[in-house]
Amino acid sequence: MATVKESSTNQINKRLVNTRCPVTFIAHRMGNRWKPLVIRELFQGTRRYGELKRAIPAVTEKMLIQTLKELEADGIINRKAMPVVPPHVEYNLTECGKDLEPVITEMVKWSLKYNIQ
Amino acid sequence: MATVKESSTNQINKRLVNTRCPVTFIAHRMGNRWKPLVIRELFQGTRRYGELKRAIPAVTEKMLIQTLKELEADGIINRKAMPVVPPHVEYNLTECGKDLEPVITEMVKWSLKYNIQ
DNA sequence: CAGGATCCCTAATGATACTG
DNA sequence: CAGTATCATTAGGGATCCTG
Repeated sequence: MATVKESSTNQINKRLVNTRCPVTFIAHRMGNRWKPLVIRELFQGTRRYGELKRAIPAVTEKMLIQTLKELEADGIINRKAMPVVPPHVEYNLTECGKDLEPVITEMVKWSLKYNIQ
Repeated sequence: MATVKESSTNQINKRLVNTRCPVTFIAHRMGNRWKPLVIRELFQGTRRYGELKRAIPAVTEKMLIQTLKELEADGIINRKAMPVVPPHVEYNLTECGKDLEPVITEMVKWSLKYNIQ
Protein backbone atom coordinates (compact mmCIF):
# COMPACT_ATOMS: atom_id res chain seq x y z
CA MET A 1 0.00 0.00 0.00
CA ALA A 2 2.77 2.38 0.86
CA THR A 3 0.47 4.97 2.33
CA VAL A 4 2.21 7.60 4.37
CA LYS A 5 1.51 6.78 7.96
CA GLU A 6 1.13 9.30 10.70
CA SER A 7 4.38 10.64 12.07
CA SER A 8 6.22 7.73 13.57
CA THR A 9 8.57 8.51 16.35
CA ASN A 10 11.48 6.28 15.57
CA GLN A 11 13.86 5.17 18.24
CA ILE A 12 16.34 7.99 18.11
CA ASN A 13 16.01 10.37 20.99
CA LYS A 14 12.48 9.43 21.82
CA ARG A 15 12.19 11.83 24.67
CA LEU A 16 13.58 14.76 22.79
CA VAL A 17 11.65 17.83 23.75
CA ASN A 18 12.62 19.93 20.81
CA THR A 19 10.55 18.30 18.08
CA ARG A 20 10.13 21.64 16.39
CA CYS A 21 13.83 22.08 15.77
CA PRO A 22 14.34 21.32 12.07
CA VAL A 23 17.73 19.81 12.62
CA THR A 24 16.31 17.56 15.27
CA PHE A 25 13.37 16.72 13.07
CA ILE A 26 15.62 15.64 10.26
CA ALA A 27 18.02 13.88 12.60
CA HIS A 28 15.11 11.73 13.66
CA ARG A 29 14.54 10.77 10.08
CA MET A 30 17.98 10.19 8.70
CA GLY A 31 20.30 10.45 11.65
CA ASN A 32 21.20 6.90 12.48
CA ARG A 33 23.71 4.47 11.20
CA TRP A 34 21.88 2.99 8.22
CA LYS A 35 19.23 5.41 7.01
CA PRO A 36 21.54 7.68 5.06
CA LEU A 37 23.06 4.69 3.34
CA VAL A 38 19.68 3.32 2.37
CA ILE A 39 18.47 6.71 1.17
CA ARG A 40 21.59 7.23 -0.87
CA GLU A 41 21.15 3.83 -2.46
CA LEU A 42 17.54 4.58 -3.32
CA PHE A 43 18.58 7.82 -4.98
CA GLN A 44 19.92 5.55 -7.69
CA GLY A 45 16.47 4.11 -8.24
CA THR A 46 14.13 1.37 -7.07
CA ARG A 47 15.80 -1.45 -5.19
CA ARG A 48 14.74 -4.85 -3.94
CA TYR A 49 15.38 -5.94 -0.39
CA GLY A 50 18.18 -8.23 -1.41
CA GLU A 51 19.77 -5.56 -3.56
CA LEU A 52 19.87 -3.19 -0.63
CA LYS A 53 21.37 -5.89 1.51
CA ARG A 54 24.11 -6.52 -1.00
CA ALA A 55 24.71 -2.79 -1.52
CA ILE A 56 25.22 -2.32 2.21
CA PRO A 57 27.05 -5.47 3.24
CA ALA A 58 27.68 -4.44 6.84
CA VAL A 59 24.02 -4.11 7.75
CA THR A 60 22.29 -6.98 9.52
CA GLU A 61 18.88 -8.15 8.42
CA LYS A 62 17.34 -6.90 11.59
CA MET A 63 18.71 -3.41 11.18
CA LEU A 64 17.92 -3.23 7.49
CA ILE A 65 14.31 -4.21 8.03
CA GLN A 66 14.00 -1.89 11.01
CA THR A 67 15.48 0.96 8.99
CA LEU A 68 13.16 0.31 6.06
CA LYS A 69 10.12 0.14 8.31
CA GLU A 70 10.96 3.46 9.89
CA LEU A 71 11.69 5.17 6.60
CA GLU A 72 8.37 3.88 5.33
CA ALA A 73 6.52 5.00 8.44
CA ASP A 74 8.07 8.43 8.08
CA GLY A 75 6.86 8.66 4.50
CA ILE A 76 10.34 8.77 3.03
CA ILE A 77 10.21 5.52 1.11
CA ASN A 78 7.53 3.34 -0.46
CA ARG A 79 7.35 -0.41 -0.11
CA LYS A 80 5.77 -2.41 -2.88
CA ALA A 81 5.28 -6.13 -2.29
CA MET A 82 4.37 -8.31 -5.24
CA PRO A 83 2.16 -11.24 -4.27
CA VAL A 84 4.34 -13.91 -5.78
CA VAL A 85 6.33 -16.86 -4.58
CA PRO A 86 9.11 -16.36 -3.78
CA PRO A 87 8.33 -12.86 -2.47
CA HIS A 88 9.37 -9.84 -4.46
CA VAL A 89 9.55 -6.52 -2.60
CA GLU A 90 10.64 -3.20 -4.01
CA TYR A 91 11.56 0.01 -2.26
CA ASN A 92 11.81 3.49 -3.68
CA LEU A 93 11.83 7.08 -2.52
CA THR A 94 8.63 9.07 -2.10
CA GLU A 95 8.46 12.72 -3.14
CA CYS A 96 9.29 13.54 0.43
CA GLY A 97 12.33 11.31 0.24
CA LYS A 98 13.45 12.78 -3.05
CA ASP A 99 13.22 16.22 -1.50
CA LEU A 100 16.06 15.25 0.76
CA GLU A 101 18.40 15.63 -2.17
CA PRO A 102 19.36 19.29 -1.54
CA VAL A 103 20.04 18.44 2.07
CA ILE A 104 22.34 15.64 1.08
CA THR A 105 23.95 17.82 -1.57
CA GLU A 106 24.91 20.42 1.01
CA MET A 107 26.16 17.72 3.35
CA VAL A 108 28.34 16.39 0.59
CA LYS A 109 29.73 19.84 -0.18
CA TRP A 110 30.65 20.45 3.44
CA SER A 111 32.14 17.00 3.81
CA LEU A 112 34.25 17.33 0.69
CA LYS A 113 35.61 20.57 2.06
CA TYR A 114 36.43 19.33 5.54
CA ASN A 115 36.77 15.59 5.32
CA ILE A 116 40.50 15.39 4.94
CA GLN A 117 41.49 11.84 4.25
CA MET B 1 43.77 28.44 22.47
CA ALA B 2 41.03 27.08 20.29
CA THR B 3 43.37 25.48 17.83
CA VAL B 4 41.73 22.97 15.58
CA LYS B 5 42.78 19.60 16.85
CA GLU B 6 43.27 16.56 14.73
CA SER B 7 40.10 14.83 13.70
CA SER B 8 38.50 13.53 16.85
CA THR B 9 36.35 10.50 16.47
CA ASN B 10 33.49 11.26 18.75
CA GLN B 11 31.38 8.59 20.28
CA ILE B 12 28.66 8.25 17.70
CA ASN B 13 28.94 5.10 15.67
CA LYS B 14 32.53 4.50 16.55
CA ARG B 15 32.74 1.33 14.54
CA LEU B 16 31.22 2.82 11.48
CA VAL B 17 33.04 1.54 8.45
CA ASN B 18 31.86 4.10 6.00
CA THR B 19 33.87 7.14 7.09
CA ARG B 20 34.02 8.35 3.51
CA CYS B 21 30.27 8.71 3.22
CA PRO B 22 29.58 12.45 3.51
CA VAL B 23 26.31 11.94 5.30
CA THR B 24 28.02 9.71 7.79
CA PHE B 25 30.85 12.16 8.16
CA ILE B 26 28.48 14.96 8.99
CA ALA B 27 26.35 12.75 11.19
CA HIS B 28 29.44 12.15 13.29
CA ARG B 29 29.79 15.86 13.76
CA MET B 30 26.29 17.07 14.32
CA GLY B 31 24.21 13.94 14.60
CA ASN B 32 23.52 13.52 18.27
CA ARG B 33 21.00 14.95 20.61
CA TRP B 34 22.64 18.22 21.58
CA LYS B 35 25.11 19.29 18.92
CA PRO B 36 22.58 20.72 16.50
CA LEU B 37 21.01 22.71 19.28
CA VAL B 38 24.34 24.14 20.34
CA ILE B 39 25.34 24.91 16.76
CA ARG B 40 22.05 26.60 16.09
CA GLU B 41 22.44 28.69 19.21
CA LEU B 42 25.94 29.74 18.20
CA PHE B 43 24.67 30.84 14.82
CA GLN B 44 23.15 33.73 16.75
CA GLY B 45 26.58 34.76 17.93
CA THR B 46 29.11 34.16 20.69
CA ARG B 47 27.70 32.58 23.81
CA ARG B 48 28.97 31.93 27.30
CA TYR B 49 28.66 28.53 28.90
CA GLY B 50 25.85 29.65 31.15
CA GLU B 51 24.00 31.25 28.28
CA LEU B 52 24.09 28.00 26.35
CA LYS B 53 22.87 26.16 29.39
CA ARG B 54 19.93 28.51 29.76
CA ALA B 55 19.18 28.43 26.05
CA ILE B 56 18.99 24.64 26.13
CA PRO B 57 17.35 23.93 29.48
CA ALA B 58 16.99 20.18 29.00
CA VAL B 59 20.71 19.53 28.63
CA THR B 60 22.66 18.35 31.64
CA GLU B 61 26.01 19.89 32.53
CA LYS B 62 27.75 16.68 31.67
CA MET B 63 26.26 16.47 28.21
CA LEU B 64 26.73 20.15 27.47
CA ILE B 65 30.41 20.03 28.33
CA GLN B 66 30.90 16.82 26.45
CA THR B 67 29.16 18.26 23.43
CA LEU B 68 31.23 21.43 23.54
CA LYS B 69 34.47 19.46 23.87
CA GLU B 70 33.63 17.35 20.86
CA LEU B 71 32.58 20.29 18.73
CA GLU B 72 35.81 22.01 19.67
CA ALA B 73 37.88 18.92 18.92
CA ASP B 74 36.17 18.65 15.54
CA GLY B 75 37.08 22.24 14.76
CA ILE B 76 33.49 23.43 14.62
CA ILE B 77 33.58 25.79 17.57
CA ASN B 78 36.19 27.87 19.38
CA ARG B 79 36.52 28.09 23.13
CA LYS B 80 37.94 31.25 24.64
CA ALA B 81 38.57 31.23 28.39
CA MET B 82 39.29 34.56 30.09
CA PRO B 83 41.65 34.18 33.06
CA VAL B 84 39.42 35.93 35.57
CA VAL B 85 37.59 35.06 38.73
CA PRO B 86 34.88 33.99 38.44
CA PRO B 87 35.68 32.22 35.17
CA HIS B 88 34.41 33.62 31.91
CA VAL B 89 34.30 31.29 28.92
CA GLU B 90 33.00 32.09 25.48
CA TYR B 91 32.14 29.81 22.61
CA ASN B 92 31.66 30.68 18.97
CA LEU B 93 31.64 29.02 15.57
CA THR B 94 34.79 28.57 13.54
CA GLU B 95 34.76 29.10 9.77
CA CYS B 96 34.16 25.39 9.47
CA GLY B 97 31.21 25.67 11.81
CA LYS B 98 29.80 28.65 9.95
CA ASP B 99 30.02 26.66 6.75
CA LEU B 100 27.37 24.38 8.16
CA GLU B 101 24.84 27.11 7.51
CA PRO B 102 23.77 25.93 4.02
CA VAL B 103 23.35 22.43 5.38
CA ILE B 104 21.14 23.68 8.15
CA THR B 105 19.27 25.92 5.75
CA GLU B 106 18.33 22.97 3.58
CA MET B 107 17.37 20.98 6.64
CA VAL B 108 15.11 23.78 7.73
CA LYS B 109 13.49 24.01 4.31
CA TRP B 110 12.76 20.32 4.24
CA SER B 111 11.49 20.34 7.79
CA LEU B 112 9.19 23.28 7.19
CA LYS B 113 7.73 21.42 4.26
CA TYR B 114 7.19 18.10 6.01
CA ASN B 115 7.08 18.80 9.72
CA ILE B 116 3.35 18.92 10.12
CA GLN B 117 2.53 20.03 13.61
C1' DC C 1 13.24 -14.15 -0.89
C1' DA C 2 12.06 -11.26 2.55
C1' DG C 3 11.50 -11.00 6.64
C1' DG C 4 10.35 -12.22 12.43
C1' DA C 5 11.72 -13.31 17.10
C1' DT C 6 15.12 -13.48 20.89
C1' DC C 7 18.77 -12.58 23.56
C1' DC C 8 22.67 -9.68 24.43
C1' DC C 9 26.14 -5.86 24.58
C1' DT C 10 27.78 -1.31 24.66
C1' DA C 11 27.47 3.48 23.41
C1' DA C 12 24.89 7.36 24.59
C1' DT C 13 22.58 9.83 27.92
C1' DG C 14 20.96 11.02 32.58
C1' DA C 15 21.19 12.13 37.89
C1' DT C 16 23.55 13.75 41.45
C1' DA C 17 27.17 15.51 44.11
C1' DC C 18 31.37 18.06 44.26
C1' DT C 19 35.24 21.90 43.03
C1' DG C 20 38.92 25.60 41.49
C1' DC D 1 30.92 30.54 36.76
C1' DA D 2 32.31 26.82 34.51
C1' DG D 3 33.22 22.94 34.93
C1' DT D 4 34.59 17.25 37.16
C1' DA D 5 33.57 12.83 38.90
C1' DT D 6 30.83 8.86 39.73
C1' DC D 7 27.10 5.88 39.31
C1' DA D 8 22.86 4.44 36.99
C1' DT D 9 19.84 3.94 32.95
C1' DT D 10 18.37 3.21 28.27
C1' DA D 11 18.25 2.91 23.54
C1' DG D 12 20.68 1.60 19.34
C1' DG D 13 22.72 -1.93 17.32
C1' DG D 14 24.44 -6.91 16.74
C1' DA D 15 24.19 -12.33 16.63
C1' DT D 16 21.70 -16.04 15.86
C1' DC D 17 18.04 -18.87 14.74
C1' DC D 18 13.46 -19.38 12.68
C1' DT D 19 9.47 -18.96 8.89
C1' DG D 20 5.48 -17.91 5.27
